[in-house]
Amino acid sequence: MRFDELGLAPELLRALADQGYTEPTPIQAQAIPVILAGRDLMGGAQTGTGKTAAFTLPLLQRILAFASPSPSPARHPVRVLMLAPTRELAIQVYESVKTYSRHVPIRSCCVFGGVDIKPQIAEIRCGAEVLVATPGRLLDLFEQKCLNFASVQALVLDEADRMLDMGFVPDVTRIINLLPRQRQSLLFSATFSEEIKKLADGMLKSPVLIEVAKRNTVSETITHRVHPVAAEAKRALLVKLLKSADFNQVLVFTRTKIETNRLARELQKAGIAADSIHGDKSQQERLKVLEAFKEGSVLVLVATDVAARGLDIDELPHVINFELPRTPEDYIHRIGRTGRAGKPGTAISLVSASEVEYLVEIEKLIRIQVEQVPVAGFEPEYDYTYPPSGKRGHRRPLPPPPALAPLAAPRSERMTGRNAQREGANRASNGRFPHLAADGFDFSKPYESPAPLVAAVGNDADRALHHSERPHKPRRPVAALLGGLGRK
DNA sequence: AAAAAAT
Repeated sequence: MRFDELGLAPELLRALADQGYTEPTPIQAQAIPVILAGRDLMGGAQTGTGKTAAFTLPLLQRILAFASPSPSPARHPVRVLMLAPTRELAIQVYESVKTYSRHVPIRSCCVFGGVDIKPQIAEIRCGAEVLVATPGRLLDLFEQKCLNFASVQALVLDEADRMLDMGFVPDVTRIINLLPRQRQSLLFSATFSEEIKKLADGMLKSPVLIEVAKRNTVSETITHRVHPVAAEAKRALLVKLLKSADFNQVLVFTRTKIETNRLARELQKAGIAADSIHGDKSQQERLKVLEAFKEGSVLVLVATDVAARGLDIDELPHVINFELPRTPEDYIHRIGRTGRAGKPGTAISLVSASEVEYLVEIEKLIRIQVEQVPVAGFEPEYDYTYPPSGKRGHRRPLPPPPALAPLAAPRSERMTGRNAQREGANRASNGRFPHLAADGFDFSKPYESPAPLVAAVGNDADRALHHSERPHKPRRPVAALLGGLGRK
C-alpha cells in the first residue's frame, strides 16, 4: 500500500514525500479513506503509529475542496477544530498540520493557555481553517467573541479518552454544544475504557470503529520489567540504575508534582543531568525543559502525567515508572513514549508493596505478566508474588536473609511448588496468567476497569440501578452534563 | 486521592 493509492491530493503527497514517507501505517491506510468519505470515526491505535497524520491529511484534503485563495479572514473561517489534553500536545499536533499543509493554501492556528492571549487573538483575526487548541483557552477566546464556530465541519479529539474523563468533560461538553450539529467527529486514542466508549458513542453518528492493534495493548517492541523495592529505597535504586551503563536518555514518571521536583533535585545532586516537568511550571519553563530533553542536554526527565500522552520524543529508549500510575490506562500511555515506530524500548517500574494492586490491574489490562527482577542490595522485605489464595495485594513478610534467594530466583521456579494447586486455574487462562485466573479473571473478554471513570451513563433504568446499588454515595452531576452532549 | 486545563 502506498500513499498515492489513497486518493490524496498531489500537494499533500508532496508534503509527505518531503518527509520521506511513501507508505501509510496501518491506521493511516484504514482511517484516511473513511475520513475522506466524511464518516465519523473512533480510532484506536497504539502510540507512535502515526495517528496524527491519519486525521490531519484527509481533513486537509476535505478543506482543500473549498479552500479560498482570498486573503480576507471572512473567507477563512474555522472548518476543522482539533482538541488536545495538554498544551505540548496541541503544539505537536499543530506542527504536524503545518508540515502537511505546506503546499496548500490552508491556514492554521494553535491556541492554548499559559501564554499571552493577545498574539493568539491577532492570529485568529487573520483567519484559519484549522484550529488546534486546548479546551480552556478556546472557551476563553470564545467568550471574548474572537471565535465563531458556525462553519466548523469537523471536530477531532486527540487522546479522546482523556478529553472525555471527569476533569475535562465540562469544558469539552460546552465546546461540543457550541459546534454545529451537522459535522464530522473523529476520536483517537490508544486506550478506550468501556465507560469512555459509551460516552463517545453518544457524540458520534454511525461511527466507523478502527482498531489497528487491539485496544488497550502495548507495542511488542517494548520490554517490560518490574523491580520490587521498598518505597524508602526507591530513590537510591533509581540512582543506581541511572548510573549503570545501560542507561542514557530516560523519562521517569512520578505521581505528584512535588515528588517530581524532589526527585529531579536529588538526581542532580548525584551528578545526573536531570530536570523536571509538570503542570505547575510556567509554560515557558515546560517548553524549555522539553526542548532540552529532546536535544539531549537533559538526560533524565522527571515528569508527572503531563508528559504521559502523545509526546513524540525521537528514539527514546527507556521509560521508568518511579511510581505506578493510578489507572492502568495511564501505564499504556506513559510507556508509549518509548518503542515508537517499531523501535525497541524498555519500560521499567519500581514497585513497592503498596503498589502491588496497581500492578495487578496493569497486567490484566495489557495482558502481560511482567517479569519481576529484584536488584541486589535492594531486595524488598516483602514477597510481591501472588499467593495461592489469589487474593490481590497480599503481602507477606519474608523469612530472614537466607530466604531472600528464592525471591531473586526466576519466577517460574517459584511457581512449580504451587502447580498442583493451580492446575485448574491454569487451564482456564491458557496457563499464562495463573494468579489472575485464580482471581476469577476471564481472558476471553475485553478487560473492564473496576472503577468507572464516569459515574453513570445510559438510560434512566441503568441510572436507577446504579443508584440503588450505592445509596450511600451521592451521585456526581455527570449525568446532567451528558444530557447535553451532542445528542441528535 | 492526582494531574491536566483559563485567569
